[in-house]
Amino acid sequence: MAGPTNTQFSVAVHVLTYLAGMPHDAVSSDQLAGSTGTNAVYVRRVLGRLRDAGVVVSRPGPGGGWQLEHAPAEITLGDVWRVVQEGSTIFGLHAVEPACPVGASIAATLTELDTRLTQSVEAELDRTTVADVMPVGALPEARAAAARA
Amino acid sequence: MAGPTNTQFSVAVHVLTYLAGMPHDAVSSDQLAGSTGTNAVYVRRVLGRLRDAGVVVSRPGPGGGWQLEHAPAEITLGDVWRVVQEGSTIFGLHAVEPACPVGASIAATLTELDTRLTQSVEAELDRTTVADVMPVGALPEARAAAARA
DNA sequence: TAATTCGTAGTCGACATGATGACGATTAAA
DNA sequence: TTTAATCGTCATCATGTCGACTACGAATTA
Repeated sequence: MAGPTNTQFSVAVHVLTYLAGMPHDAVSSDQLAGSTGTNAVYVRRVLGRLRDAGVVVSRPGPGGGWQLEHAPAEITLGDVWRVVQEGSTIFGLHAVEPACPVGASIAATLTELDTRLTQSVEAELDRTTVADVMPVGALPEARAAAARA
Repeated sequence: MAGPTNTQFSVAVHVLTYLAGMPHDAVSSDQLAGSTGTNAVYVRRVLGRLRDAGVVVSRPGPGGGWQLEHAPAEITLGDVWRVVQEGSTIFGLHAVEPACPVGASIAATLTELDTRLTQSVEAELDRTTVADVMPVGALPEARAAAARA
């Protein structure tokens, strides 16, 4: 039983970490796609939502690209999760007939349970920031900048 | 962004709750499929794993079917989750090149994070049992039997 | 004006999920 | 012993999602 095939969260964290390592330059979608082993359109789709959420900014034209809007230590993985996985649930719910008492009871319980699980997951993710994911030792200047902010 | 389409956990909980309501009779896959709005083969696949885990028993032949192996109050949803979602992860991981320091750091962090999230989710699920999902007021005899065991 | 980059729509293949049909093995009951 | 019900499992199919890819327009800078 394979896990989820949705890699948007994983790619988002990768890209944000990359941007955290280049605090002074805008990075193009093509460059980020190369770094993550995906493609530019996909990167733009993921980053587009993060831009709408105020996590990154984008600039078109030559020398344009993407940059973090905030310091890496101020972006939690919970923030990223909420943006990227918006509206998704931890487990799926099969269709139930409203007439079935068992089905109705289960639907209510599982829905409430999923809410609790989501909160639990987000709380755990909020304990880690983008700065925590940056490679130790590499890019000392970037780490210093992250710490300063 | 749709959630997971995997309904096995949801169907498993539904079926177990149904069985908890019929403590004296074996229930056929066909009947359970009708109750869950799925089909018999699918029910057998899900219940087959739960039987291997010692949660339910099956008997072939006329009058055969499925029954709970333990009292509903002794089966936590965490037990069901561990059986049904075995090997799955909370979030997907995109492929990373081992040569990339950012990628390696991220892979390690996310893998460890996923372990923590899984534990967190299972702990939350362990707080609810099949008996807790049974409809209140309905099937008083079954609830009494669940309480006795 | 030319070049670069984002924004977005559309299409495509790969893959997972469930539904369905088929058929043999097992078991209870007539 | 025969019959019917049921599980066990395989194969196949339809559907939906995900992500790659192409294409083209808009925005911006040099």
